[in-house]
Amino acid sequence: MAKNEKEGLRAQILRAARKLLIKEGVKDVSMRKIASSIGYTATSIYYHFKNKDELIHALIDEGHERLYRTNQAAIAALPEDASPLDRIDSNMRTFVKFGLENPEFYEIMYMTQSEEFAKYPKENFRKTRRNIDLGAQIYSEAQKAGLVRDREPRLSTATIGAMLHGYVSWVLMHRIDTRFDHNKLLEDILDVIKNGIVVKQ
Amino acid sequence: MAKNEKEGLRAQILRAARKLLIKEGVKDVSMRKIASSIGYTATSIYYHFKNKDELIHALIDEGHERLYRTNQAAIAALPEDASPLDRIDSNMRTFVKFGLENPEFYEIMYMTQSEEFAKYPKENFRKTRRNIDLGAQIYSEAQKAGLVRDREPRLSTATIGAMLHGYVSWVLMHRIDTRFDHNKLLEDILDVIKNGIVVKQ
Amino acid sequence: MAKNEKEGLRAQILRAARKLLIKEGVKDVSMRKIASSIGYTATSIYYHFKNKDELIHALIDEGHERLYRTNQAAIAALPEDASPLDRIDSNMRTFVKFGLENPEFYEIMYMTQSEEFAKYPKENFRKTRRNIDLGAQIYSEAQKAGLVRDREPRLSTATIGAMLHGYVSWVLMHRIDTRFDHNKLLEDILDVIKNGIVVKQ
Amino acid sequence: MAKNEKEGLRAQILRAARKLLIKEGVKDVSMRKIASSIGYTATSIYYHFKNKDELIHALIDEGHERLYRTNQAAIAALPEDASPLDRIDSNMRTFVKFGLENPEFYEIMYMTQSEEFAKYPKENFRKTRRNIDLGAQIYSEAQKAGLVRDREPRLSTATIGAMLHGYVSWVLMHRIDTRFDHNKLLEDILDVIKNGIVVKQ
DNA sequence: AATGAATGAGCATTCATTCAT
DNA sequence: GATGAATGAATGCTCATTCAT
Repeated sequence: MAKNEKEGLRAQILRAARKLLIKEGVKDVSMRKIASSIGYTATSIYYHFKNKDELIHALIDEGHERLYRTNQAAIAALPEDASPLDRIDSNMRTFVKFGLENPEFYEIMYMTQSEEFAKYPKENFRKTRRNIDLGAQIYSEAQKAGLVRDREPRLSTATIGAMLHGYVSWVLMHRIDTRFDHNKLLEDILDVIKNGIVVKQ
Repeated sequence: MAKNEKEGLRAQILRAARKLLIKEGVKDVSMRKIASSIGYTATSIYYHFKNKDELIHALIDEGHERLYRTNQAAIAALPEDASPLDRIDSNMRTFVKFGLENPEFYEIMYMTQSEEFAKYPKENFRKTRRNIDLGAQIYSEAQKAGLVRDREPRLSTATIGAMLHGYVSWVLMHRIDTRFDHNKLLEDILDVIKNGIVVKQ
Repeated sequence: MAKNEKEGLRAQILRAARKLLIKEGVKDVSMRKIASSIGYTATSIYYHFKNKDELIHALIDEGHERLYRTNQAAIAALPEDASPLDRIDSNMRTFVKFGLENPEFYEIMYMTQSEEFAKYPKENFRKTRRNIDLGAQIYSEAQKAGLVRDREPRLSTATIGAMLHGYVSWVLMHRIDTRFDHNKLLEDILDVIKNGIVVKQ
Repeated sequence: MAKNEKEGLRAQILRAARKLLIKEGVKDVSMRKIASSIGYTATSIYYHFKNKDELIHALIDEGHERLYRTNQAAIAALPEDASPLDRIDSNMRTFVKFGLENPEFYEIMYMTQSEEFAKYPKENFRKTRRNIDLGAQIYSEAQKAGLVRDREPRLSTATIGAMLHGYVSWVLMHRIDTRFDHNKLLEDILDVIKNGIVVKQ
């Protein structure tokens, strides 16, 4: 790939890293590969990022940022009269869609050992939490409307998140039994979740 | 560790690999480390396994075998009068427990990119399926008893499996927000699943 | 460290280099480290020094200058009636003290391979020689007073310098056997030297 | 250089490392340079030595071993009626000669920061001490014969060693003023030392 | 007077694997 | 059945230096 004159090198590096992240795991993305894929030396990366960790973290941050915006946009796009349950549905589907369409982000955001992240200040996790908070807020509203069972909103969001993550990660890892249609499975999962949280009459 | 005279080297290698798998990820387990931890040369592993992939696959197979036996034992241990729902509950908890207690197996069974797996004949996945089949059978019985909603048993098992996997993998990766108690979250998940699958009265 | 507005950058660089030289060896002091420790870019050093060699040489020069002044001051501080032997003693102790208290200067002045120095004109060694000359002058006076044996003053100074250097360099490199007290060893050395140069009665 | 078929690779590596040590400092000798100078890959070295430190240490050990043997041989070569003072003289000259003729050994034995060595068990320093002990023993005999002043033999050996080291290291670093003849300086040093330790009549 | 951007060479180390024995 | 010896490729990272601005 030739050098892109218009784009700053920092942005190019991030883009290249993302692209490589799809094909190879975090472990297999190397500074050299990233650099050479955009026609630069590995050393140049170190001018823009302190080290590999920082580069990956910049990507994680970007991922959470994008997911947040995507979530917001999806909810804003709902019709005025959408019920809180619709919003929950939208939020769930957005999360799944985001994961499947941005595997490179999803992997580093949710499928990577966080031990290495421990070194980073908690402040870095703010963006991560914003997404949980958004989910909790939506759940909270559905709760107030008497539509879903009375549970701690944040915990409930974590529960739903974990469940969806199981699906997304297995799809991304091609670990779903070939006999199952991915979409059918997803609908089944969403169905179970919704049935599991709504107030039974 | 000294050489174990009684145990075949093949078995020793698998044991050592497993032990290392707990501490380090799949990527970080090397032939050298495995071999030297049991007092042998890396080369000697190649006498027993074609390459690293084959070694890992032998472990995956063993993992599925163990999970299957554990599942069976758990169900057998249930009281005579246990309801089909109890069996479903037992099956779910056994899966989670197995994952948390055998992270080394769980990681390679369910948390590893399957690109390399592609090379292996589908026949290798037989053991994987046996566990799904067991779940499907149990679900099927609950269905016949009119206790759970009418859904394709195998798909339903996949759904439940994916949901539980989301929890297990996040716990293993320390990705659960520190504000949540792991057990509380698990109970919430099991609760949602059960509520989601049972027949509404 | 914030930029010091009052001090010229050249001086700041030298100060920073010195400071780093204490902790790390010559080899481990890098342009980047020097520059970043005073809040500048590595590149900016090149405006003030042709290259790393020149920077180190400027420091060496400064070191010799300082040692010379310290020597002069020490002798000037001696009482009027001090004997030539007292001056020799003062000169020796000053040299040792200077080395132990200014390891960063001492290392580059006396403990560094001079291959790189070869490129520099002999003229650069003038300051080095001034210190030898001072020693020779003092020895000469003691000789005229019939206190020390008749030897070429400059050679004698070199002899004494080499001997003291052995001690200083070993102390700085932590190469003195832990069973020996540094001061006891120094006094023993000074004692042998003095006994070795004085005229026997 | 072609591969030497007769010699074990381990020995070849040590020889090559030594050779490079002369031209470049410890810091500048790299595994790559060593390996490629004998026609092997850097990796091969790691088969024979755990890491660079261990390689350097093997060399240090060898150096001390050689110095010890050289010292013994030199003393054994003295005539039957040699006086203890002759033995001291032999010991001193042997040390200096060894240093000048084996700069690669001398550098790592006596001219290198010992911080990195700290990690190594004290047992590794046995060979270092053997040489000090030999010197102390010789001094002790001279003392019993009433030829040298009454001082702690080991401390005295350290004193003499430090003094000679000053000379050797400066010669090796080309730090001796070009106006001095190296041999003349050495004789002057030996003269001062001998005059400084003998019993004055 | 100083920076931003980039490079090429280098380093110690680790890895999976091979081959002859 | 297992080892000794060796390799080629790769990794994250640091360094002195250059050049245009």
